[in-house]
Amino acid sequence: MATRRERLREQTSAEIKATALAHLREGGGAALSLRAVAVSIGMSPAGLYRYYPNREALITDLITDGFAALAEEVTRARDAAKGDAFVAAALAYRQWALTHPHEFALLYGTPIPDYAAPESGPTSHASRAVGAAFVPPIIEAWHRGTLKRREVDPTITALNTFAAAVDLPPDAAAIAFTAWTTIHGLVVLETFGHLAWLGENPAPLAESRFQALSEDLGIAP
Amino acid sequence: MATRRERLREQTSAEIKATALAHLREGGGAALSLRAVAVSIGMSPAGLYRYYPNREALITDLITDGFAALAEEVTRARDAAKGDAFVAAALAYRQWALTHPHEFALLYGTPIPDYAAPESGPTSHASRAVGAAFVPPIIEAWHRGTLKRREVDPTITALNTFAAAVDLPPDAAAIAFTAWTTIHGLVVLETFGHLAWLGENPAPLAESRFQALSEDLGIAP
DNA sequence: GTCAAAGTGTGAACACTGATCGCAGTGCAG
DNA sequence: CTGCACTGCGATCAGTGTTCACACTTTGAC
Repeated sequence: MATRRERLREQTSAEIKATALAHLREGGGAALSLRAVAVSIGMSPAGLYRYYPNREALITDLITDGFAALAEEVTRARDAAKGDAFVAAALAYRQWALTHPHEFALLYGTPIPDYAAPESGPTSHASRAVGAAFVPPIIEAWHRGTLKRREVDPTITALNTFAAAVDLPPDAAAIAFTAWTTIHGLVVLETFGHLAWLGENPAPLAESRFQALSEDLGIAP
Repeated sequence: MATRRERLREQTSAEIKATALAHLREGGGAALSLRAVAVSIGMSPAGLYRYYPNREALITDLITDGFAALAEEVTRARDAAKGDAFVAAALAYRQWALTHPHEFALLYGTPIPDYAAPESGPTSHASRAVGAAFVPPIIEAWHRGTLKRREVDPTITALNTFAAAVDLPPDAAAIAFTAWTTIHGLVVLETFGHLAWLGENPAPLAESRFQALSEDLGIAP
């Protein structure tokens, strides 16, 4: 069973992460200061290093949690959808990004140079869960036979790897890949402000594009 | 005519920017230090402030140049294409991102919080030039009548704004918008390392997706 | 119960960063 | 030639991540 010390450590660890998340939401990743977090929880800056070896480790932890939260949100919306589950998932993805811009930036913004999350580590796993959340409606469409498949080159190893991961034949996986990159492209441009010049109300444009995407690819039921 | 002082100032200014760009290419935006730039050109750190009011101004300058360079590269490839100019442009976009990852991250990565480039300023202008570089092949396809247009809601103001900017009717503009976001989505995911798990050779996948996109949207000649 | 070991927190310090300010020189225009 | 704007510099400030020696507390074995 957990000793008293282990419980306290767990608790302090959680408090650090929660406080860091609060600071992140307020000022963004670049403004996330270990010292500020330390004083927020009434600790000396050096004390944090008993829990995280460095700033990067703390941020990596936040990233992992962020991927998990995003994946959960998308999955929830997809499963609760009354109409097109794929469109519902895409809208949830967009919504989460817009309501959590700083977290989204941590997940999909400028990467840390020379840093690669360890393959099959929790961060990589959580990251793939996001993409995977979009796949089930595509599998359904595949079974339904509505998917607008087109012949693909069987020698494209990257596509075959992707196909194996999402459990689809390559030609259907290609559609899933396009769907995912298209959604992400629109959302990342909007979230990072590159569509601001289109005016105050970009939501209908995003919605209509998701809808058209679903229909064009033959995902829509 | 330019006085001696003006010439010197221009020259120093250019040297600062060039050195900053070199540092950016090496270590990324986060590692771009004013002091390091200063010592590289044999100047005191404080001296830089005679040329740029702060670090952000210098970075903004680099961003503007980056957008211009990217737009030029895409335009060049598009105009030199023998086959599908749209695919050629998309490939050039991807190639520039992969060969200039830190500059690309500055352009399309995590934005500076609360910072918005002044509308109709040089940065915004250069940014739109990138998207605009993809439009001509779509206009051609529109004239050719191959574009796979689908009815769009005429009340979507954001789409109408976009349509006016690219000089296309809304239903054709919608295709241009989707094309642009799809390309960007794939490239940003790949450049920022989110497709690393697909293996060493993602190029054929990207190429095949661009090709399929061009054909599916009816852009390909 | 004793006691050494392991774990936890602290204050001081280091090497950085961006930024400011007053003080020197220097080129330029009147 | 003189006054002024411009240019550059050293010193300095506040803030950052990180390290380290030191105290204190909890733990587990004897």
